Amino acid sequence: MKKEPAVITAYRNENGGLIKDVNKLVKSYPSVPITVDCVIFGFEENELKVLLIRSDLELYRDKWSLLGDFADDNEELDDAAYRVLAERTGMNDVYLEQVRAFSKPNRHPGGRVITIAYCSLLNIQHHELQTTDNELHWHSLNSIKDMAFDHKEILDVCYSWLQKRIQEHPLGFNLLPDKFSLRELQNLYEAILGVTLDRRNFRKKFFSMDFLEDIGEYEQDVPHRPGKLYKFDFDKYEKNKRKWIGIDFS
Amino acid sequence: MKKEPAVITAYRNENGGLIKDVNKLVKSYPSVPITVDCVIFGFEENELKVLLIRSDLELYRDKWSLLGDFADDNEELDDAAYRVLAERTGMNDVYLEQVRAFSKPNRHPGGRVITIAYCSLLNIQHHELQTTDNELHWHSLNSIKDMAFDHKEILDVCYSWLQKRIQEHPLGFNLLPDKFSLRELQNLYEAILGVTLDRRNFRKKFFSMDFLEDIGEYEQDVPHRPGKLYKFDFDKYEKNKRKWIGIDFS
DNA sequence: AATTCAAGGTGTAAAACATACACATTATAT
DNA sequence: ATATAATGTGTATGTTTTACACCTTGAATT
Repeated sequence: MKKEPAVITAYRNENGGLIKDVNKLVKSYPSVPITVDCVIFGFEENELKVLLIRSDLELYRDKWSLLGDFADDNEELDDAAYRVLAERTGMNDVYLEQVRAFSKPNRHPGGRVITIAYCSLLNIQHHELQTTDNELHWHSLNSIKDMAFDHKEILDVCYSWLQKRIQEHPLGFNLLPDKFSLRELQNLYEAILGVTLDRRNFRKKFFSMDFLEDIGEYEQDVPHRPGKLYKFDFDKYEKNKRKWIGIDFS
Repeated sequence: MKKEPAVITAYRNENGGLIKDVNKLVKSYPSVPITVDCVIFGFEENELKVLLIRSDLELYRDKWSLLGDFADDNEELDDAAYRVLAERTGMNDVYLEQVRAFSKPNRHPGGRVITIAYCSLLNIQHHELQTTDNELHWHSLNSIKDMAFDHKEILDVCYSWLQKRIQEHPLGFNLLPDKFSLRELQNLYEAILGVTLDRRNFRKKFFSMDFLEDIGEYEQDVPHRPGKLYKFDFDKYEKNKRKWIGIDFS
């Protein structure tokens, strides 16, 4: 009548069938190497860029790879992803969010490895690559053809994720300097979404959301009339963001 | 100069420092038990319900637990989640989507276990629980106070995920019978979002999206004027869903 | 058969929002 | 002084969302 996995039944005891030795239970589980892979986006010369490295593996010689590492024992996955970022970019205060797990049994040629993909956004100017080992550098998104492992699939998923996400939350600011012009902000959205937007309507939209702080400074060293510079006022955003109910299937 | 994790360096060879023995490499990784946990939602008596089981563990005696299992070797995580669903509910064609990984080092009392949470939606009427072992049954969402492991946190995250998701994609139909009245659909949205909606506007909204198929039947055994029954026309939805650009922070 | 009940079904006016669109301004470079 | 190239702004139109009230229908009750 009872139908329970054998491994669990093995650790049942007299206590109404409850499992007492949880350590033994966990040790009986199959275990899998876990990695984190970071899709690190930057924005430069009006293009979305992604930070890649040459693969370590003979098998993937000359292919590009996301920045990743295995998760240490007792390391939370978010922390592992932050660690990868800090090691490679020297930045600690980076936007980072988990996207999803990739678990095809054959995604790694050396055996089963499950990876958790993270999407990260940072300002290319604000950081120095810690090392350029393995030709770590920035690539235009559309120049990337194939990659090691299933990293192209991961990149595609994370890019789609970003396109959706950037329309719902003010993430884009992480890709820009602290002070930016509205033109830069618009270029960013146009590049990420792959569209062109009306300048007047774009401005109206962002001003109406009322979290751009006019800091009274202007662009410098531009060969034309300099634009005003703004800061993203996070507190104001948090206060004003509206609680939104709107059923809308796209 | 070069800074590489020691384990990787160990498998480098003469080939320009590239790693040849990928199996050995993967075996050198720390590995972790992986589980999937399913938040299985149903809708009954105008309430959102979730399917839970009593915890197996002495430590969590009398606490409720999500349905989960460890991932088998070479089993993709989605498949593991489907397996859990099929074993418990006997249903194979269930809506299922990965939400995210939970990885706090101490989330499992028996040692490190990483879990990938899945959200599942099914129609309570369409299935029979395969077994009622461990008091498997449906709970009103708001009756759930504390749970085993970090399952309350997982449930909360999945519920928020559902609230957002249901406004962007026509998932709700998975919780209803094939044929449903607009009132049932509205009750569903009201229950999940925790709001009341205007009936006329709700109808207008769904009719304008044009994927409800009027099947010419009516509700039966209701103590009042019966409403029309509709089906969700998935093909029509796929054809008509609009490609949508709309920056809107909430 | 008539009445009551309870939900079904519908339309319109006002407000909010999104879109399309053009011209004067200003700093720089020549 | 002039040309250039981008900044900055407003309005009219169409679309979408919201708010809101009455008649219809079938079942249950008298």
